[in-house]
Amino acid sequence: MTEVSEVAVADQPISNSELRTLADKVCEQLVTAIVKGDIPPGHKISEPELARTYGISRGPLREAIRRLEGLRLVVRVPHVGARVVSLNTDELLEIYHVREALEGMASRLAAVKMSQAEIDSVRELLHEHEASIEKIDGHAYFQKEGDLDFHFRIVQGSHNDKLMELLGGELYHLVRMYRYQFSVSKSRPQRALKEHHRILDAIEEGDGELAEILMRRHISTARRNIEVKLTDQQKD
Amino acid sequence: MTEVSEVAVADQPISNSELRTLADKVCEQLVTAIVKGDIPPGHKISEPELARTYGISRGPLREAIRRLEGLRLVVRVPHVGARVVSLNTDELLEIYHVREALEGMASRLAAVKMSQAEIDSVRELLHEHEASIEKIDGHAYFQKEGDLDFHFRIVQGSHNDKLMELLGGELYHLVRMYRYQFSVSKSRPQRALKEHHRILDAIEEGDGELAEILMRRHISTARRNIEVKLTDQQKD
DNA sequence: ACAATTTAGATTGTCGACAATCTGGAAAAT
DNA sequence: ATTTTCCAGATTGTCGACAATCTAAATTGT
Repeated sequence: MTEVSEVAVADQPISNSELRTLADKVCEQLVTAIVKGDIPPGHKISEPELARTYGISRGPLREAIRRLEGLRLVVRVPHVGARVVSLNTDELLEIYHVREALEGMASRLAAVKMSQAEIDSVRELLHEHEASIEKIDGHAYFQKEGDLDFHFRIVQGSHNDKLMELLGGELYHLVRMYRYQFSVSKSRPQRALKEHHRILDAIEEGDGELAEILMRRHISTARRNIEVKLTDQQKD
Repeated sequence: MTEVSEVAVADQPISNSELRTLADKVCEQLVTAIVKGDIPPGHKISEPELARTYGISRGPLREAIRRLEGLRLVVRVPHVGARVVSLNTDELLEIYHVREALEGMASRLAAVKMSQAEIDSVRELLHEHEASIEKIDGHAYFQKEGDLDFHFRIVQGSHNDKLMELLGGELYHLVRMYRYQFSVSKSRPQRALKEHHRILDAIEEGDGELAEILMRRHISTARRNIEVKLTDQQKD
């Protein structure tokens, strides 16, 4: 008789978050460890060592490493092993070219596909960003991840799964990694925020062509900022 | 005595093509099997069965399957297994949007980065295409793969590794797969060839903006062709 | 006859051990 | 002293077996 109540609760799978495979959990931990720099770039990924660290066998660990390779966070050489990618600046600039193309297209599609509710939600996100920028005035530490939040919302708004896979899967991780490693926060947060609003305006008006142009210009500007910072560093 | 000749040859790693890991070789075989339809879409990928088929253990096979997942050729569900992706048309159209953005950018970059030697080589490729089109007059069966050859040459010309990874790694395989499954050859090969020449012209003149516009229009046209063919099929 | 439950079979996930290969340092030769 | 060769140690690739989980047929109850 008591079983009735059990059944009532049990129809959602018991503790879904823990019901993943070992490789899944370890992979997730490794991603954050690599992105945040706990495992530094160029560092050797030793299978026996990590297996001991996480208390699992080499089987699932190898699968996790293979998944990291898919995310372009490690590079593997047969019979030699895997190393954390060392992000050279050329590759970062390449990624910004790809982002310009992909997110430009995402903005164009979002102008057609995004619902008013989605648009309102993103607008709210921007207001939160505005508040936090005023509070800490320019430093905008939080924006490190917040900026990518906006960009990914637009990508989601395109309702194009392939765009989401590509940008969310193997591009944003590398950008996040770079930002943590070099501890760069957005250079001109007020300006960037205004550009975010303009892009969203164009999307709300259904002007896909303008939305694409603005997004491309926005990312292109960010890329050139990085380029000049790098050339300045070379002078030192 | 006969052994001497063996040593003489052996200083370059013995049959380099066979000196890869088992997972590599099996993965490659599976890719072509899936792309060409020998393993049909939606088909279950059974680990024990394939392990027997290829005469290897489940270890390397699992790695190969994981790599196929990275190429988006199979979808894996934990504790259930992997299935070959069933390409629905919506996803194909999504891919064409991504190609339009990515290859447009590639063309823009190629206009700056491509050497004259590279350009000449691609021009030669186009002349080969022209000859084969005249020979079989319209059917252009061979173009199935030849068209993608041209496109990938341009992507290589961008000298942007990320673009090459993305397009060569997980986008073109799916396009090839679709073309084999539905046995579609290019709808208007003469027209397409002329557009290819125009794109290469713009690149040769260093006009990146025009090259991007032409490439985007070229791919966008192909996408709309697919769309109308699909709506025609729905009428049946 | 139909629905829910149970159970048997197969499949995937995980583990530990062995073989093939690479890396770095020691020893030997020039 | 420098370069080459070789070897020891460690690491990756591969294998077979066991445990956890899913699938589907058989069974039971209404």
